[in-house]
Formats: sequence, C-alpha cells, structure tokens
Amino acid sequence: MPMKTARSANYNTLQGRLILDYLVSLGDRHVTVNQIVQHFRKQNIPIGQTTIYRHLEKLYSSGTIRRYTLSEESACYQYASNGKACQEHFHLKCEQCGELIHLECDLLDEIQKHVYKNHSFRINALKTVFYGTCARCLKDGDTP
Amino acid sequence: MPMKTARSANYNTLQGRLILDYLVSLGDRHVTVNQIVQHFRKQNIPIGQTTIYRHLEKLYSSGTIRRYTLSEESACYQYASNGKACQEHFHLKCEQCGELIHLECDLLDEIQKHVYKNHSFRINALKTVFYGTCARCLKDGDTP
DNA sequence: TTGCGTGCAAAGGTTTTGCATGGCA
DNA sequence: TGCCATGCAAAACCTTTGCACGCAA
Repeated sequence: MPMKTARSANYNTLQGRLILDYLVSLGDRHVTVNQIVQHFRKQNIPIGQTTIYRHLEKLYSSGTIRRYTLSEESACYQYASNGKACQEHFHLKCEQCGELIHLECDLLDEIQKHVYKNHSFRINALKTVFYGTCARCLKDGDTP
Repeated sequence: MPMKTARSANYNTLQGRLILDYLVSLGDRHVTVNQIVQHFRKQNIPIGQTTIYRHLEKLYSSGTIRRYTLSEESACYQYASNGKACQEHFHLKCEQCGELIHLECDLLDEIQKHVYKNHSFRINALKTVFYGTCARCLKDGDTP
C-alpha cells in the first residue's frame, strides 16, 4: 500500500508549472494573487484563482516562495530564489518601498538559540519576516 | 463660528464610553472587533459592529489605542495604557496550533537597537511576528 | 435645532470550501 | 484505474458604505 501521509502527491501539472515559472521569472519582485490571475488571463491561459491559491499555499508551506502581508491589502508572494541560504538568515521587508533585505548577522543566530532555550519556541526563519522601514525610506520621510 | 475641520465632534455617547472602558479594563491584552461584539452581546448590551469599527478607528487615529495586524487574521486592538505594552515586545505565532505568544524579553529590545544601528532598519514590532513551533507542539510532534 | 452617532442592511474585497469533472501517474 | 488537481459557484470572513433615525450639545 502507498504511504498515506498527510502530504499531497504533487502531481506535475501545467498550471503548477506555469505558476512557479511565473514567480521565478519575476526575480525578486512580489505579486498578489489577483496580479497572477490577471497575468494569465492576458495570455489567454486563464487559471482559476482557486488553483492559484492552492498552489501558492503548497509552495509557501514547502518554503519555495515567501509570503508577505504588506499594508492591509492582500498577501504578496515572491520566489525564494536562493532557497537554501535564505534558511539561515532573516529577512527585513520595508513597508514603504517593499524592498527585501537579507540580514546576514550573528545576532540573529543568537535570537533563535535564545528563544529556543529560554522560551521553548523554535523559530522558523523561512517564514519569519521583520517588517519596518529601510534606511532610504527613513531618510525620505524625515519630516512628514 | 465653529472650526469646521475635517475632524469629528466626538460626542460623549454611551457606546463610546463602553467601548473605551472595555479596552481599558483589558489592560495589556488585545482583542478583535468580533471579540468586542461578543463581549457586549453577552452582557445584553449589544453594540452594532459598525459602531465598534468607527470608534476603534477614531481611538486608533488619536493614538488612544494600538492596532495590530498579527498573522493573517483580523486586526487586534489594545489600549495604549502606558506607552509600553505590546509595542516593545514581539509576538510568536505557532504554525501548528496557532497560539499567539507575547514575548517579553530584553533581548528583543537589543535586536531592534542593533538592527537600527548596524543595518539602518527600523523594525516595526507591531507588525513583526515570529513564526515557528511552540513548546507544546514541539513535544507533541517529537516523532512524526 | 444642528449635525454627529447609531445600527441595520448591503456592498466590497480576499480567501476558503463543496463538488463534479478532468488529467497525471 | 485511482487519486489528486482543477475550476466554477457559493460560502465564509473582515471591513466599509448608504441611509434613516436617534440623540448629544
């Protein structure tokens, strides 16, 4: 009998390939579900939004893409290009300009250890994003 | 003539008082709009959710309460009692059971300072959530 | 009396779910 | 052939808006 784990089979389908290819092609830009729907509609390859939601969920769970909740709008998704390396550091996302900063810093390593030791919580660096304001936007908005 | 600014008159109404009193009574805990609705419904003092939304908006604009957009759920509100409370700590969200943990820890304060000093990034602790696995779920899922 | 406050209903938007059909393996 | 994937429709949510009426000042 086939191992009936709680995981999906991950069939190789046209829609699945198209969605991932599109995200990869965007490089470090991020898109909303609606933008993805529009993209394929323009190409006359309409893909149901339900399908898109379900693929994004899978890709997000597996760490292939990142998910952001910028402002109060809908969620944004972005390909986690350098997959491996990014598991070992955190990400800073500027709420103003949307820039994503990869934070390579020993302090962050300490955080993970500290929170695990003292608070019994295992941080998932893949999904954790620090929101805030980047240096450029801090300068621009000095006197609002 | 009365200054006709874009601001409202802020009448002193029963509903307005009840809502603020409730938030104050919660101390540093935060609640969603729905929780507020339920609270008053239980007391047989039902207040329309529209009214609650509008009061929260005013209180938020004036800085009387804080607003969180934790995880992907609905917004949370909390009385800005002493200026301290939740803006000076982070939140941990368990990906397994969904529990939200308030992390009171000096180390986190250091993070903010460090990231600002060394990486010129101002972290928004209100928005930032650490995702991971809580103590209970770590135990439960030891051997999956 | 004036005009904001209230709350019902309805609309708007995002995301999820039910279900029958289609397609991968 | 057995499931999973797909996608339409509908539901489930959260939040906002329109409107008539009530109430504070």
